[in-house]
Amino acid sequence: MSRPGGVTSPLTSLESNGHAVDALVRTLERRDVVSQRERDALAVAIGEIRIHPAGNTLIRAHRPAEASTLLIEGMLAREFSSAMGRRQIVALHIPGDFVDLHSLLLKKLDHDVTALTDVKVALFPHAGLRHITETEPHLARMLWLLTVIDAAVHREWIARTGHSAAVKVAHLLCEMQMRLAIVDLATDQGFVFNLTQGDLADMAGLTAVHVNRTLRKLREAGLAVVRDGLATIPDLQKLRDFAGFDPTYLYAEQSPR
Amino acid sequence: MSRPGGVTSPLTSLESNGHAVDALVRTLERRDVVSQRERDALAVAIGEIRIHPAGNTLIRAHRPAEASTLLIEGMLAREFSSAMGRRQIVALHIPGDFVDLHSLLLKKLDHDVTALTDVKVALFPHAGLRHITETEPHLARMLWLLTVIDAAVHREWIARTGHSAAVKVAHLLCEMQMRLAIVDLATDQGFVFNLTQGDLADMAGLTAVHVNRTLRKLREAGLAVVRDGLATIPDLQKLRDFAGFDPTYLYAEQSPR
DNA sequence: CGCCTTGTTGAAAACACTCAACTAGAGTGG
DNA sequence: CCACTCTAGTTGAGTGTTTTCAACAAGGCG
Repeated sequence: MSRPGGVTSPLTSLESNGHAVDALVRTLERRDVVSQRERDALAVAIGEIRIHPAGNTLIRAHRPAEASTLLIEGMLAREFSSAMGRRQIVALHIPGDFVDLHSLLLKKLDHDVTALTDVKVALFPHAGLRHITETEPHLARMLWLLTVIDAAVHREWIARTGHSAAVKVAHLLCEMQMRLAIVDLATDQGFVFNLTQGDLADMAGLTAVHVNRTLRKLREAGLAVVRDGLATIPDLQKLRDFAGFDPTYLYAEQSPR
Repeated sequence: MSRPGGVTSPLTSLESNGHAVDALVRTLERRDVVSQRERDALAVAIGEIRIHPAGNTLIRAHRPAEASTLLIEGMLAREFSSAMGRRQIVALHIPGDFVDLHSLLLKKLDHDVTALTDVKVALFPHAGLRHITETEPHLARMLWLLTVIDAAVHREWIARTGHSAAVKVAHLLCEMQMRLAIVDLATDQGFVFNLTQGDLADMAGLTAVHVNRTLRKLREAGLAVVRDGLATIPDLQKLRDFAGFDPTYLYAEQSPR
């Protein structure tokens, strides 16, 4: 199944930790003002940095969790591996996402977290995060906000359920483009896309075969081209119109920079 | 569309407010210890009590929100009314649920909140809730926890997507039974169920016609009987097995009482 | 080179939807 | 009291979408 566990970085200096929270800070700044003091508080709270290969399961459901995971590089998924049969991906995460911040409150997760590509993550021990919630009320509110935006994305995934396969896939591409753009990993023309059609299928609730056919349709309609680890979008507005995509739910209101 | 707005209760004594938070306290107590002081803090934070008839839209998307809504009686739904066509319900709420606690952080919602039955709600002005987050750290953490459990329920709804209509509906019934049982509104044998098959369809992402056929199948299989405002469950474990229902995600670990 | 994963395509089957008709009950107004 | 209307539920038949099963091509990697 999953390959042996990740590699722990030998360096954990404050400087390298500061770099590690860059994407997170970028994510936060699109929603609120982040002070230098808060930035430092986050950097200090990092326990260790880890690297995992694609396919690795970082966190297993029902096990006690003692740290929360910030994704620095790569993509990972939260998924239910239903006893018999197909996996269902319930969330996709990109750099800057606090993948399992909710484990701070829930103690253990109800789902697995697996790497869809090679990933680099920072672990935040719960003790340090709890200290932040007690001493940095504004930062604590921002962390709460992150879990609430997470839920907003969940709701959008539920709403996607009701639409046709083409709209589902198109909407997913729109969401990825928008979220990646927030952390400077996408332009209006596209983004690096290293997931398999099988991954896409497990996110959209379709079969890999049907995702393949659907991508062809989107390509032929000039809406999006997903090929060779790259998603190319000829006309973003056209794709958004087709998908009925409204980025409001990501609550990224502040202009970047 | 929706009938004119709700009725404001003339009485807003601390005593009646204390009664209003009963279901919420019951919900919290299944997850943590609630002190009398915290109970009072909640009761004091109530702005007003309102009653709305079924079909009423309590909160509209994209409007500034200045209070959060606690559901006391009845059921309401959070839904996306997609521009053209069918509505998609993304969350169902029962007494004791803090319906839009997340609006405290998001300022405005991305979805509507509508009454599926006649409902009674308590409004918590954001100013009071913010005061709680600053002065009652433990209670603040419990409120955060509520939004995080909300997200866990969202994830389960996403996971349901991948299954057949019969499993979807059965799973939804299991979830309702479990959540209602937490606030003493259900037994292992069933619960009061005043929603229409159309409501059920919009929750499960099916058509009303297909829900009808699916309910017949569940009835004929001896799994559940939904009729005349009542959901009857001959064998809860059998239904849960069929639906693949695992109540872990509701994080209701403390025994009641 | 063989093996594995990923992507691709075809044909048939399963599933859910649409359209349509009809029943039953609640509420309304004459 | 009865017609009328509305909503909710029920069922049938035909249609459309998605899945399943199957086969094969292309590329990476041992």
